[in-house]
Amino acid sequence: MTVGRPIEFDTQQALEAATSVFWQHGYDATSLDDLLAAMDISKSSLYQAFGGKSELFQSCLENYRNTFADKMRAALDESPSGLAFIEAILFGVADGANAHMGRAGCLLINTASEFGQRDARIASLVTKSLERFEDLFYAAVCRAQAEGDIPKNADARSLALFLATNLGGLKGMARAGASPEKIRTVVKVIMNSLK
Amino acid sequence: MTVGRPIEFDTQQALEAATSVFWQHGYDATSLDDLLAAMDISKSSLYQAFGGKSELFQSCLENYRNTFADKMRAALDESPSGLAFIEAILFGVADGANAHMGRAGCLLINTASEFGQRDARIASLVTKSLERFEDLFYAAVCRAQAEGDIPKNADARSLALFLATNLGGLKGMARAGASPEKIRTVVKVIMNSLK
DNA sequence: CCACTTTTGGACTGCTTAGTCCAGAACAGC
DNA sequence: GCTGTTCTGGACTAAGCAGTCCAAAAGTGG
Repeated sequence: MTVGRPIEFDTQQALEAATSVFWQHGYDATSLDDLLAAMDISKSSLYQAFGGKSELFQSCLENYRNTFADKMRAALDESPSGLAFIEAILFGVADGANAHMGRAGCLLINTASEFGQRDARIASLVTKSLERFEDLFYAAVCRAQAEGDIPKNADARSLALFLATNLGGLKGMARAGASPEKIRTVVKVIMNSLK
Repeated sequence: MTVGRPIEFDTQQALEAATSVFWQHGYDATSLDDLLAAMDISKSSLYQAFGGKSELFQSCLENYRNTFADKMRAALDESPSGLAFIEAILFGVADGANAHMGRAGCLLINTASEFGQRDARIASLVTKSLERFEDLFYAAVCRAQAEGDIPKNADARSLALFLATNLGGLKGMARAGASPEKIRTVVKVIMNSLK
């Protein structure tokens, strides 16, 4: 049983608010004040609960990865076919390209771009997280092959890597300001190349 | 005839040094001191010759775009075939993925990722520059179609956009730490999808 | 060798930043 | 309602930042 004054904020909620800010502005361009305003907590609480700016950022990355990976895994399970799942993910980038968050690109890829190899821990976290997405694509490709939508002689690993690359490329384009229509055009080419 | 003390540094050379620093660290993470050290000039000279940090950055972007676009245009002209050119560009990412600069990704895409829509002028500069690369791919695709390496019923514009997206995706992967081998795997899939 | 123009180095300013610290507020258990 | 523990707000610190400014240096033209 805990004794003392109880916490006045929801940790998970604060984490998501922080994630959103980092997502939109990147790490360096986000000041502590920005974070505090979005999270609606005081400086002391932030340091008490999350450690500091960089620790908070790492937590955000992990939270983002877990949330996203879970969502996608669930989407794959519920999808009528492997190919439909892939298509939905890719078209999803186009649909989001005008909305608020769609423009933000992929937090993991943005981070890779911003940090490069500046911080080893961040770099390996990003690499491993991206691999998780690749694995998801791999599962989807295998399923599509079993369902007869993708030729069985194609190498599933290569295709998964290819799809992951394209997801990154599409998100980058969206962030650079490409229209949903432009993105949809590319998605069609990608889907066509899978047959 | 100019009168007064002559400039002691080469403007173009200084610009390239600055570009290199921005390229590796991004805009925010690059301090004026970093720039001064790399350019080997004094603060006054920088402000006198380039205006300031953000103006210098814009000049670097333009310089990068022009240099790169020229190089690629020349490479296309000298290439034995349109398809060979495309392949060379894409494999070039893999070859550079271990070298110093290869890891830096594409300055334009990095910038798009870092700035988003924070600065309208930068954003439009990036968008227009990326279009130039797309046009180059378009020319290459058309040539490849004329040479019989790419089916003529394919839409050249769509393919060019697709290739530009993939170039961005590959550079992003390289920056995220992917091995040259991994990148080469993806390039093979891309090239295969053009047939 | 003098007058004039332009560059250069470095001190300086004002601002923003991440992070620390402490006095007081808020609650649980007894 | 008292005690002990934990949270909270805001003042504070020290460092780093972009950008300014001026005196001295380094040339050119006559």
